[in-house]
Amino acid sequence: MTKTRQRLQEKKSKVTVHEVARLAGVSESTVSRIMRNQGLVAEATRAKVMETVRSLGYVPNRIAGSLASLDSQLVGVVVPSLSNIVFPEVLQGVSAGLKSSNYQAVISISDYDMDREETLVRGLLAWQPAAILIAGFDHTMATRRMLDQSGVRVVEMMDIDSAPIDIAVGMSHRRAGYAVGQHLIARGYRRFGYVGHDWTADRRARLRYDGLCEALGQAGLSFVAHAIADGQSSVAAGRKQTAQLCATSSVDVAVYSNDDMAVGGIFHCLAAGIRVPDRLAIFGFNGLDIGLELPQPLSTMRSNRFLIGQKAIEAILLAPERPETPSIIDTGFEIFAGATA
Amino acid sequence: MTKTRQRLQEKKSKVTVHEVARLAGVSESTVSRIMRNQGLVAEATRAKVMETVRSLGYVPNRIAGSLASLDSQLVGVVVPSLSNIVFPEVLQGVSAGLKSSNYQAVISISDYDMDREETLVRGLLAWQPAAILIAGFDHTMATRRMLDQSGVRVVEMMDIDSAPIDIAVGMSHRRAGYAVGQHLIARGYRRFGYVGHDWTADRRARLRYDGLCEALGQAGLSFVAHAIADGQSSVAAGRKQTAQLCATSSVDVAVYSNDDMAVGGIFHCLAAGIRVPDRLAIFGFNGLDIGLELPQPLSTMRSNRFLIGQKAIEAILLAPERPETPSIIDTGFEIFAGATA
DNA sequence: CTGTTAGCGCGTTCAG
DNA sequence: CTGAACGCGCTAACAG
Repeated sequence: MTKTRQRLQEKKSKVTVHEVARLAGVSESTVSRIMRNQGLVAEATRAKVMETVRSLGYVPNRIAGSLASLDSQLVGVVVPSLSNIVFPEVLQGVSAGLKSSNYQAVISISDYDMDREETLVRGLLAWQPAAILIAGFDHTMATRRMLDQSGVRVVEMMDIDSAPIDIAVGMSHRRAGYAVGQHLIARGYRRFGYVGHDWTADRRARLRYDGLCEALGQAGLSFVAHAIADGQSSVAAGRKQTAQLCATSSVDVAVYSNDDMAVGGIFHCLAAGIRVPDRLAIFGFNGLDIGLELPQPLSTMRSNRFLIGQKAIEAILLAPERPETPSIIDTGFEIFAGATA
Repeated sequence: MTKTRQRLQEKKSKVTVHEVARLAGVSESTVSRIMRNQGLVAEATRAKVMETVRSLGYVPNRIAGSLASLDSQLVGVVVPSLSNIVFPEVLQGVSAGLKSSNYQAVISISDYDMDREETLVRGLLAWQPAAILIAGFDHTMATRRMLDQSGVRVVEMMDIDSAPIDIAVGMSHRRAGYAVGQHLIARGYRRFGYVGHDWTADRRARLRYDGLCEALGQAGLSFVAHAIADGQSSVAAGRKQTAQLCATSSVDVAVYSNDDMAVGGIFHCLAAGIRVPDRLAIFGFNGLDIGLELPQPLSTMRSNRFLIGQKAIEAILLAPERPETPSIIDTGFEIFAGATA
């Protein structure tokens, strides 16, 4: 044994089954069985072994265990960002779903970069996870191929508007947009403005917009003004684009790409003394908690991100083997009338 | 080879070094060296091997690799929650710090439950991580012992007001509270109210309060009113407790346990027509982005959560071995005057 | 109920 | 520059 190995081994606790078995006077298999609560073991033996386990502070090495059992008990998760509260909520659902299992989540953030996502997925698959949970359907060809060929369960989350590799869990953003359009038309609005952000990284915002346009089109209407921010959505961008919209056109309702943007719109109106919804109605998307606590509750479309994460985990725990045909789990949405539209 | 093994192996891609080596007509060692860009390999050999790697879609099994090299390239992270944007921000910093390395983050959420945290830490240590990043100093004795004895690097994040096991990265919440107290006194406020949430799970809010009290005490002042919510902080709780505070007492400045609560306070004032800061000044803690976008920018104390996560990773990448003596990295804070106090 | 045997897939070493 | 041998720590299968 070389110097290097010795250093590595001294560093970590270095208590192995071998050591425990030796001190407890049993075989390694017996220790292993006890640690995994599997198979029959005499109570006396168990007690004796557990005592040495405790006294040594033995923690089984899951890396070795996973290799031997060909089962990593790992779930890989890839989300594009954590800066908006939406994905943390999904992760909370994932965490909740995993709570009663022995699985652990390896989480990676792609920063809305598909090439980075590809690297991350490759890195995750190297850990032989039981499943990969990934946001959306926009992946590089290579990513898609890796996921497909890996044979592990793949859950594409958030969106159910495309054909999944294995399972999709989420809601139809297109239908949600359409429903919101109908809702607003029914409430009598006719002059529609759209306040949005860059779609290139946010396909779902685009789908909602498409749905909106379809509903408007069916009523013989269309957006009379657009104000689109350059980068990602934010309260700041929403505020700024709303100012823009108000300065350049006259609409009676502004539909936002999401609640972050809509909250910015509300703030602009508050600061500029624009009465909502009389002078300008405001409608968001996503149902963030903060919308509820505004002076007037924000009108929005609510989805359940926590549920998406939770259902994703439930689905893969229920059926660890990938089935022949893909499936879709619709977590739904609902329109929250609120007071701003 | 038995049925069970066969099934398990069919499931995963099941391309191993062995297979690659056989098809490329080289030895396993050579494939291994090429995959790790380590050691000298003839360019022709490399090209030949890489081609079969690609055609087979070979992904090295990191579980086996980690076992063989006794180096998992994993970093365990434990945060109490993701429902407030604060911890996702820390995770973003962690993710950014990890970006250029080969390490991966295994993230667990304790739900502010120290027993659950203990379970999670045990589970993480089983993966022989290079380091554990954990929020705060409040752990069970068993957790503390495991972390200490594991020999891996341990970073306690957010807070630097206690003695760390290994490294602490964060800011002094006590000093921040003190600084805010002095700042507000200097601005002429004398009748102080405190709007907070349950401290049992949020030690740092408590530390800030203690610091505030110290500053007030030195000026011969003290809080004349408190409004404390039962559960975790939220915009809703802040709004409700502000209403409470206004109904039962007369203060000229309300200091909040954090920005979530303070935003709730602003919303209450907006809805109730209370002029800020003339009738009531409002001061938060944490410097959330949303505070900046309110009709009036929220006066608050800014900390840098992204930096905390990033510095934590930098520290452990810089020195993979735990040093003899603990150290502290202060990421600082600053008072943002804003317009609400 | 317990022990023995034989790997899991790869990295490391050392010989060539 | 390349290959063979060995072992990482554990689990699976089977024999007792």
